[in-house]
Amino acid sequence: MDETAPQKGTVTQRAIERIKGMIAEGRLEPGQRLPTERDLAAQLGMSRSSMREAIRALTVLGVLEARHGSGIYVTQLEAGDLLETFGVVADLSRGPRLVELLEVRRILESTATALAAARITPDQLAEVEKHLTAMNATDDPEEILAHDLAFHREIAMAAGNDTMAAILEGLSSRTFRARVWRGYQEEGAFARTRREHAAIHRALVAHDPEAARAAAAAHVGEVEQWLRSQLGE
Amino acid sequence: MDETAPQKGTVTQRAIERIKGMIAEGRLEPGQRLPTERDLAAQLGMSRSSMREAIRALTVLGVLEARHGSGIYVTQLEAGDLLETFGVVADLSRGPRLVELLEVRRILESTATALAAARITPDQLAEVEKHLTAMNATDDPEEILAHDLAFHREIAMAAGNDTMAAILEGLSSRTFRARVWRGYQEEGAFARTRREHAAIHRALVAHDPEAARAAAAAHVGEVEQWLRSQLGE
DNA sequence: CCCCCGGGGTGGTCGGACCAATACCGTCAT
DNA sequence: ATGACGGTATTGGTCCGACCACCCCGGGGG
Repeated sequence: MDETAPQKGTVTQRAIERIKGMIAEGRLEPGQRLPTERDLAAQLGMSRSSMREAIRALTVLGVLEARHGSGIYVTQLEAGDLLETFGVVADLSRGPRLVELLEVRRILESTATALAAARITPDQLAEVEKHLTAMNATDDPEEILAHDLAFHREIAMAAGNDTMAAILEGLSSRTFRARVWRGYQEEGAFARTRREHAAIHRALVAHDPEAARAAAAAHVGEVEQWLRSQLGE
Repeated sequence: MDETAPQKGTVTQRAIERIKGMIAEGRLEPGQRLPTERDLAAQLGMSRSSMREAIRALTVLGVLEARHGSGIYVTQLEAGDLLETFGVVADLSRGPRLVELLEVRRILESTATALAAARITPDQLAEVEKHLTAMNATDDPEEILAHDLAFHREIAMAAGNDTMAAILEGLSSRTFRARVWRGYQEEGAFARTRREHAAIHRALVAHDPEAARAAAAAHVGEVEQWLRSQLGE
């Protein structure tokens, strides 16, 4: 008699798929407000508890955004919103998978840097230089790390591909970098890092994509090789 | 008096961070079973409802796995587990972001194919050929798409980087490909696709990384350019 | 010794209640 | 007429208790 119930999986899982489907079909636009939790639960014939779990899951995925006292909204569905969870991957990966992640980062970062060399504007270049000099002007590891991240972020932005920039952002999450670098920079890698950053900067100034690609690949590759050797022990 | 409560964010959000932290610190190993929902809620001083939302969120992220009647377990935390959510990004992206996703895929896929050309084993090559011939032997779009996906998946596997393979898997999610290809292959792109696949295969057989990279980049680039032109209208 | 089945434990769902933050709207002073 | 103020309805956040569905394990019967 009933026609709508394939009954696959849990009720909450179904709710997640339904909401995702509504967004994919365009029935829910980015930024749009959803019905209240109570109404949504009633519409899909489930309890508010189950619906809340579905909403929470989609919130963590960066698809929805819940504003206390106001309502539930679809995010702008931009690269940054959806790829924020990528940082979780980096944070929870260990051992050989860290090397794999760095390999992916090397591939993307080198290409992004090459693209940036071709497209970067004077304003963007100034921003990059700001973080480069700030990074070289201090000895506080915390501050260095912050400017290091910003340095690469600005470059990724200049490449003109927000999705790629968001992925790289996740691959360079704060805890991830801090974890890897803790041991790395104990081996006096500071000077080498500065040289590599300077090389990347030179290539950007010269608008030389191939030089930029090589410099970025070497930069990430250094860390990658060091980590690889650490695993061998 | 109280020392542990920074009170940041919602209770559920705190629970998510706590559990993530326990895994990151190694206090929870992959595959290990967690305390029951009721116990966890009691330990962190919150209601079972809030704890359930946290668990559900981590389940969707591929960090935890709930087995009805048995318990909650940490997943193996392998690339496939954690990057499954990447498919959501592909499914919900539209317009210019689709082009960006294809650009990322082109970069990764070309590199993966180049690596595969250098490393692929006879067994893996046979598997690739199986899907290649099967893809050319039918006219059913559904079947073609399935073998197309498997063709690229086998190649990504042969590249030896599970993380990269998992990302590419997400970027080629079924609904994503189906959506893009719907219009694309109406323009008689079947023959061209077959030629491109054949070129990739030849490069793999010859163990020629550079040829493989070029062939894969051209293959994805074709679709990318078509999609770019579609957006212009 | 093996098979079956029953009970206890566990996740899944439900309904209701209350709290906290927000938004809306009518009131009042300017 | 207009803007600041405050109260109230709305809405997400949390908690509680109950029951169901499923899995696992162990005891009893073959």
